[in-house]
Amino acid sequence: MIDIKILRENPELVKANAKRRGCDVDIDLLAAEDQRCLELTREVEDLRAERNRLSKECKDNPEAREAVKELKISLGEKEKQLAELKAAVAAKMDWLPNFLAPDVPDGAGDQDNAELCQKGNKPKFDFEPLDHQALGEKLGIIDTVRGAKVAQSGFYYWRGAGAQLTQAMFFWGQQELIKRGFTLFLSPCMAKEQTLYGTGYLPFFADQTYSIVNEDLALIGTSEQTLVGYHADEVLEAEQLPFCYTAYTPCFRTEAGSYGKESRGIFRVHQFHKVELIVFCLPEESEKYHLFCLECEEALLQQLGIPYRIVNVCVGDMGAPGYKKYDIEAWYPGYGGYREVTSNTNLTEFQSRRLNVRFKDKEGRRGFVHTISATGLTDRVVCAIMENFQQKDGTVIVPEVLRQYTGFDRIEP
RNA sequence: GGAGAGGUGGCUGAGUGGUCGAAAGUAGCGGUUUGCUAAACCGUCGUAGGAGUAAAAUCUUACCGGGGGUUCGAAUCCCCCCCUCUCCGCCA
Repeated sequence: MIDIKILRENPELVKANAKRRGCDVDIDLLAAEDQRCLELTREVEDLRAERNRLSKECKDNPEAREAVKELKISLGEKEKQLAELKAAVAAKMDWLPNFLAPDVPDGAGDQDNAELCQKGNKPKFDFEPLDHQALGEKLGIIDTVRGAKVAQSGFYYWRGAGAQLTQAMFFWGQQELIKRGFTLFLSPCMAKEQTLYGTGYLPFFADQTYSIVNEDLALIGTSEQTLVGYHADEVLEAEQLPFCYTAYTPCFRTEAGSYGKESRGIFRVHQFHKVELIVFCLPEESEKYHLFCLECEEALLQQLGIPYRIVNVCVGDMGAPGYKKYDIEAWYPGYGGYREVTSNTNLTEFQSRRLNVRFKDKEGRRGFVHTISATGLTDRVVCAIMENFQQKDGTVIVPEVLRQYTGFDRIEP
């Protein structure tokens, strides 16, 4: 949610931003409706003031009672008009995208993201490397067939050493993040509509959400939803910020309309697992902590020994709530290219406005905090480990840092 | 799942139709006193929107879990929902 005052003071700015981000809300109409809303509000409040004044006379002036009764008729009408208009304005405001950082590239999709750097050494093979799906089947550690049998296509099992490796990675990752100052959470894996709305997943990604029948609950698409929602309707002490949170949860996504050639293996699935990074901070510090999250993401991949590149995500590939986003794409030798493993978004005050997460300091300064949401690790990283550390004999070497948690250094068929 | 109790300002807690945006206490803030700390005393102390101002002052609306209703007038009465607590049952 953007500040409606910006719309009042600088509608051209809002209009240009909406246009660039492909938002089709009629900004001129919205601005006009908002103005009318303000006028009506004044009228309604004047009538209420009059009503309140007359009501106080009623005790010893019976005539006032009749006057108020009449007044209430026109008040009721105006209140109804106002409520309708307010709803119309709010519905449009809900769809307005966040503003963009000055250096967000133009572009329509991920092909237009700007590569910032490549890091790590891509492995050289004297054989044809397999992709994670083929490896997973050969090693018996990924089972998509039974995932489909038991649940549906798009679900899968990690099995045996694969499950051990995955759990080891997630546990190790959480330890690393705790070391860097993050507070670990185990969070609900369902959230109510207001929480999804507040984090910007509704209305923008409504078709990605699994809802529970007859309940105001949906399976979370990410623990971002529950971690950011954690502080809804709170005023945080500025001196205590930033709050750096991490959680490890399953993530559920319908992935409606995304079946296709990129869906081989377990890259795009209905349930995956993720260690998430969330930061609540002062507005002037969100740029700094956005980069801090990027460093954390990089540190994890570097320690695992996975080659990657960082891209500055373009307008067309960034969700409406985002102000600026860095994606990290890991190198997948079996796939033969870079693929997204993490994304790191500065949401500025888009979420905190919707969720009403504010700060105040000792001097009495108040405002909405900024939030940053970044991926620590997901199952996709395990896939990257498999593809990068596969050997000619079909085994997969376990990254050094994980061995204390797996208890083995190699996965064999 | 069954029965009961309750949701009021940062916290505790009064308030059952107008004088209540809300007593009192406590925490917080400012000050006086005081070897220091503490205590005592005085003052101050909600949020959001709108009008107004150079900025204030000031005026006004809304808010006592959420929504609706009754009434000239609702924290207070009625209805629905949510949440919390206690007891019983069941249970990873």
